[in-house]
Amino acid sequence: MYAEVLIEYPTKKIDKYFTYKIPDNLVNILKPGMKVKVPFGSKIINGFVMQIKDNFTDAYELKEIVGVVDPELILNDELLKLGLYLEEKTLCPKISAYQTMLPASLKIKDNDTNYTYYKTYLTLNKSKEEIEKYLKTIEKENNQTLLLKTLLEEEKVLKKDYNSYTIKSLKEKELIKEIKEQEYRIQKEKNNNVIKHKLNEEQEQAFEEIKNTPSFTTFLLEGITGSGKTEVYLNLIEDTLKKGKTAIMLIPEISLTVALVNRFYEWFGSSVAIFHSALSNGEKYDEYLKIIRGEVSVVVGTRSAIFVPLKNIGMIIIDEEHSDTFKQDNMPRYNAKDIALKRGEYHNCPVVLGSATPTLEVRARAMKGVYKHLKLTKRAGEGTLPKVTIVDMVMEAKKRNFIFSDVLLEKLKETLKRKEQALLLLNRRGYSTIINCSSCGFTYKCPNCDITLTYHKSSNNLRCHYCGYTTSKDDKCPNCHEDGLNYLGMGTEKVMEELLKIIPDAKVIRMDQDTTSKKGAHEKIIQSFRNHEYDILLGTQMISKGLDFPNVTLVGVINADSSLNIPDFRSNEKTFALLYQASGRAGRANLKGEVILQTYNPDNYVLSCVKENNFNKFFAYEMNIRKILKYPPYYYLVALKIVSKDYNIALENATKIVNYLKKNVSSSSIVLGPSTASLFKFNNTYRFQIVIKYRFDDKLFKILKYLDSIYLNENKVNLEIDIDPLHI
DNA sequence: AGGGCTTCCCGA
DNA sequence: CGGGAAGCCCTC
Repeated sequence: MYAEVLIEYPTKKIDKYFTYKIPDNLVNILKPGMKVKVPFGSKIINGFVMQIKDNFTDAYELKEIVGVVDPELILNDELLKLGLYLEEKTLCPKISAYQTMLPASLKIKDNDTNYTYYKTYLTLNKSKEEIEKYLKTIEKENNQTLLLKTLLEEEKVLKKDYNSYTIKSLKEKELIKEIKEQEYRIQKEKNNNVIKHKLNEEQEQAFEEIKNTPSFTTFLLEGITGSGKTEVYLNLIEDTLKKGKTAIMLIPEISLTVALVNRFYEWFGSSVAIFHSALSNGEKYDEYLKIIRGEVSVVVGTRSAIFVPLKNIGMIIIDEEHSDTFKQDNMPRYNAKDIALKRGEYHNCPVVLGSATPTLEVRARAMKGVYKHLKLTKRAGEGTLPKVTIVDMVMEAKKRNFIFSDVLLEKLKETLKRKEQALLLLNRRGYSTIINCSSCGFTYKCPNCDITLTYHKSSNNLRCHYCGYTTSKDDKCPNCHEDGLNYLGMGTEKVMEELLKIIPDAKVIRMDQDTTSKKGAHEKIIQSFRNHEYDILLGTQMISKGLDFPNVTLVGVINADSSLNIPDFRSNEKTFALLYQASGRAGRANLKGEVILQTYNPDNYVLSCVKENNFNKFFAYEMNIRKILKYPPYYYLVALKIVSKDYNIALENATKIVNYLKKNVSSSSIVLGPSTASLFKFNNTYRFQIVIKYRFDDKLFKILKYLDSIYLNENKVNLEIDIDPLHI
């Protein structure tokens, strides 16, 4: 018997089947999808068995498979096929497709790290009668007799609860022995008294419609912030389990959604497995085993959880569908939404995309009837939508108000006086984003990238937010040695400092990448804010999504146009979603909410749509722009990045590729470029970009594959192809 | 990917 | 002619 094996080096160059002989002892064990160890060149390396066949005709001699890595870790038939779809769709090596399907911890490992977690128990080594007989011979009660008596009552006890000397002597007398049992690191119980809110009319309608759809159908569940989408999801999943099927729910970032995960545990207890980046390797391994062993029927997780090997899937839900975390920005550049649809089709089950601010692509398909459009237009419970005020910072700047407008400060003070809480959003971390010298014009820049360094006051250093370069700051200008350094461009640190100068008794907590790098820090900040240990939560966009604080009545956005000015076709959409979501944090319970948006573009259309809480209006406006400019959803996009350490080589190749594309793509497609990519110089490499816009082009993928194969063999220049990019 | 083999360039 | 770096090719 022979096996076709994919070698676990994620390179296109060796992304093909290698044939190995199956040794006799593995003939009955080996199955496609299994991870094996094989000799490859001079090394023993991991690989995936793709096919098994019983004859082999070529002349060369074959090596034998060494062994199976973990007989439980198997990619099933559906996933093996899905890998080929991923390859086709994203032009990635097959092996990287399969690698992403397994938890990150289980990739190439030379040492045989064993993630199985055991607990050691003590149990009797002799019959109860013999032990009782032995006990009678002992006159005085001691630790040893106590342990033996306990073991007569209970079958086993945890070793760590007992004194090691006691254990040792009992073991020497051969009265007890140790046994090891595998345990899961995460174990949660269902709460039988969980509060299940009664669905309102709209929620009920959406629930019924999806529930009664027995086949593959995609739904857009468009519900305003606070309309209770989660409640609908929980009910849908409960119903799916009742039908004897399983469910996957994807969420953007789990770190912010601890409350949500806890609700899943309350409803479904040990039937839930979770997946996200904050889990340890061991935890991921355990959660994966639970799924493979068929012990769980609900999986909640971030992007890669879309690949979990659940069988008999009856429901796939993607919450916050508009979030760009569902697309992976390195190889393989897949979008979990595409995979969800593919799996929905395979299992013939509903796929639900939920959002308050859906992407234009999804919204457009829903309006055309390709997806079924369900709407939740009312806040569940007592909450009402907040009042939004736009503040013109041009006018404020004349009053020397550069960070806080009079209105925002006034509202903040009022909120604190009423013993309520506020969120302040500023989409930039650090203290100052530009430092320049007023006497010579010098500006601190990253030596590896083409951006200015951000000053972090708490750690007193300068950092590049792209490549992580860190350096110390000088007291005087390093160029002219004058005392002229200016701190321009504010970040969260500076805003915090200024805020405390103006309202000294406010209790403010900051939440951004810098204050949340430690495990569990997110949760801690959120919990202490919820407990009202702080009045104001100041943070970057990580505070804008999903959080639900009943006592928050004011949301202030310090610089509402920061994301409008990014040169990307999706910047309006991003801005609308961010501001709309942030606004949605106010007034979620019975208290009335208010939102202040500070901007230098008070007449901007996007902002007025946010003010009116009018997604429809924004959608119509933005669709028109996309149509005129030939962007999605009217055209599909492909972005090619040409990357090299050498500026000229990058440019030459980019020009060559553009010429080739223009000659070969269909006449209805548009080739743009080469232009400098958004991060032109990053980590000392230069990046040019080519964009293809197309509607129908049956030749395009063949052309892309061809280019991809040519650039495999280039080592001075790299070609990265991103199909359906989120940003260009 | 990584190891081994070939090629090619420059100094003596 | 030799060494060393750079390029090329193979791995079942």
